[in-house]
Amino acid sequence: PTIENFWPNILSEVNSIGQVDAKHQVLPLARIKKIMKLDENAKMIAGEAPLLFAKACEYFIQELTMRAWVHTEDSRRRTLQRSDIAQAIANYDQFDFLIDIVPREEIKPSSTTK
Amino acid sequence: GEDENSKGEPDEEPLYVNAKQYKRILIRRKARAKLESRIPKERCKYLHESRHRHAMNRMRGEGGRFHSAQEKGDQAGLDGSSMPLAPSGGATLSR
Amino acid sequence: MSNSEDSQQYMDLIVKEEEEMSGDESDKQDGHGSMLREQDRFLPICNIIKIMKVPVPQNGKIAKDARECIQECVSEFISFISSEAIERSVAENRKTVNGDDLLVAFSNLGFDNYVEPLSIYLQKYRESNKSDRNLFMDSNYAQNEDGATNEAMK
DNA sequence: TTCTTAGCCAATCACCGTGCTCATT
DNA sequence: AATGAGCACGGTGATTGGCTAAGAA
Repeated sequence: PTIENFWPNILSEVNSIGQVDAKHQVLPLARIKKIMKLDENAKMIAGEAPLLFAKACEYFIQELTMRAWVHTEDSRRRTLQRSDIAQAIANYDQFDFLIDIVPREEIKPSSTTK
Repeated sequence: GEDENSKGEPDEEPLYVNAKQYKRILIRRKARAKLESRIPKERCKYLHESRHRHAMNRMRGEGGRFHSAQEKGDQAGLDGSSMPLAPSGGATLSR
Repeated sequence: MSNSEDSQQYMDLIVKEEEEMSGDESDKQDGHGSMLREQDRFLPICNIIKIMKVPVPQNGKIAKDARECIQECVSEFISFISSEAIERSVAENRKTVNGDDLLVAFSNLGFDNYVEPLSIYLQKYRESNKSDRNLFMDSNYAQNEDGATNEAMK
């Protein structure tokens, strides 16, 4: 389970799915829709949109957590903490949109920002 | 390399972000600012008062864990019917 | 004669207004607009933890700060992509944001890794729904494999 | 070393999903 | 015809704290 194998594994995973079970999702679709509706420009939302987000959020949580755990191990800890997530966000430009949610100042350990 | 500004104040260095996300980040900043007044400043201890009370009133084992329903009233002392739980002696915790 | 018994009615109504407040003290309403609760802004923390445990080794721990951090990041993730997708749907004069708007948004915002798996997932979801509908509607006509409808019907 | 803290249990009840009506395209 | 918002309802899993080992410091 490494980062370079993450998306290839996701791909083979979706390919092995037979029928999509919209019923029992890991994340509640109604809550995802509610978060989407917080946008003032949101008017109508197709039923497939929360379902797509449910899957996308799973991928997102797994990748962010995986990239954060790398820094947990680098610090020789067994507990993933917030500073690890801040590091992971700072080191991957796809996570730049979180710059206001987890600011750069939260990176504790000694490491020069690059 | 590092570029030190001529002023002795490191106020804000240029922060470079993903070019594909830059515009949307600014739009989201404005959207979040509009909702800021409706968002509580800090997280509360628990979400629901009823669930908090439920957890407080629940039967707990020796290690603080929740335990299966034994009896709700904590007043024991009815007739001595044996309960098949809690065999005396032995270790208290196990993984 | 004026009476003074009405006030009791109001008392009952006020007492009946039993509202559960999660916080302990003083936040009820601020300014204009109702206060947003955590249940409205975030996904359930329990579900977040379940997904976080997948890439973390079995004996690994997750701090409370980290859980809530991911919880906030996921909400921003949804809002961030949604914002782009909604703008695309408005630009094409549609009132409804659909799955294709999301896929375009993922692509435009640099989440290229998501596009292919989500496209496959969306496709499988759509054909699952169609097959369900066909079975329930009427099992008189045979169904085509590729999902194309029979055009020879008159 | 000292001391903070995350995992561990499972019962209630808030909320999610469903099925309906009505509106829009 | 197809599809989503908005409601009410019923079923159910997310929520929840005390103790203590695990581990951050």
